[in-house]
Amino acid sequence: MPELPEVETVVRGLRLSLLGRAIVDVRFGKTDFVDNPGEIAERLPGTRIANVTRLGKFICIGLEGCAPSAAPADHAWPLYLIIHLGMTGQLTLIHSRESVAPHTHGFFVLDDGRELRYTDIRRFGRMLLISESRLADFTGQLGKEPLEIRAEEFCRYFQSRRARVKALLLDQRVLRGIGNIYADESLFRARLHPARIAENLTKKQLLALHGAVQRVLADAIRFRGSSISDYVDSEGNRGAFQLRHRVYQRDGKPCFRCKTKIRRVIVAGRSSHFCPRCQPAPRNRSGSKSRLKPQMNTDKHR
DNA sequence: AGCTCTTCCTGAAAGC
DNA sequence: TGCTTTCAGGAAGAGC
Repeated sequence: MPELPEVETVVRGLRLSLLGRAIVDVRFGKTDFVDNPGEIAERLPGTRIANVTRLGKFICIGLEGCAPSAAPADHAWPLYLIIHLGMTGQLTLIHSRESVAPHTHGFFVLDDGRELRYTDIRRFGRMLLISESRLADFTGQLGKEPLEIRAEEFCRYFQSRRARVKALLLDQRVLRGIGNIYADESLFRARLHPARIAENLTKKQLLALHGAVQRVLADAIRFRGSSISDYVDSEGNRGAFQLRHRVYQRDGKPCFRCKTKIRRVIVAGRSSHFCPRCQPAPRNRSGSKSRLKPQMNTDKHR
């Protein structure tokens, strides 16, 4: 599932080959994942791709009008095509003559014989076109970039929240771009149990978490992301970071650090993988281990 | 404020 | 073997 490192890899690939290209046609299959398909199909042909950036897990394609003479100063350029890959979304750049993969629902035909195709088996993704004036609003809904937030601010915020640390890491209004894989991998590296309450963590632990988040994300970008199900980059290549996961989907396997079996429990409604020894469970006020729903999936059974 | 449950969707894998 | 059920998960919304 595409999280920050996967989206960053896709964005870098698109930036290399998409800048300056003009869009000549747009076609859609199913559109239930698109906010404004009519507007997109109408306004994109004749625009040029000016930039490709990432906002958390969103891909942001900046578009400008092509016509050099017609410069209506008051008009709404640039426009931004915003794309979220959801669980199974893929954005690939391919020649128009290539066969169409199943579940491909968006076609952006370019002026060089290629097209940008959006494929999404489960259609949990999202696509929308917004104007320059609404971009700040859109960005404002999102939290800080995890790779940019300073340790001080990170600690200050987490110390003010009573939620479980895993829930906060996943909350896109807090930090934008972290998903289940990198939340679990960061918590393992910081040696923190996912159900710990943020405000109960020490400064030292929060600093460790901040560092772990940034290291894990940077490493994952270096390895071009994790391909655990459908993720591929803009050229259709898989990432390699899944080979370096320490806990994610390793339940029942030995911890790399202490050999204890990795466990999986539900925290914040998400399956959470951790080492019970390296990441000790929080205790509630009666002193007993807080109970977390065990997930049946460990070992061989189910 | 923060938690859980539900919804969206499909394919893989478990279960019978 | 083959059909049916369950499950995964990002995000949003409901309800507690």
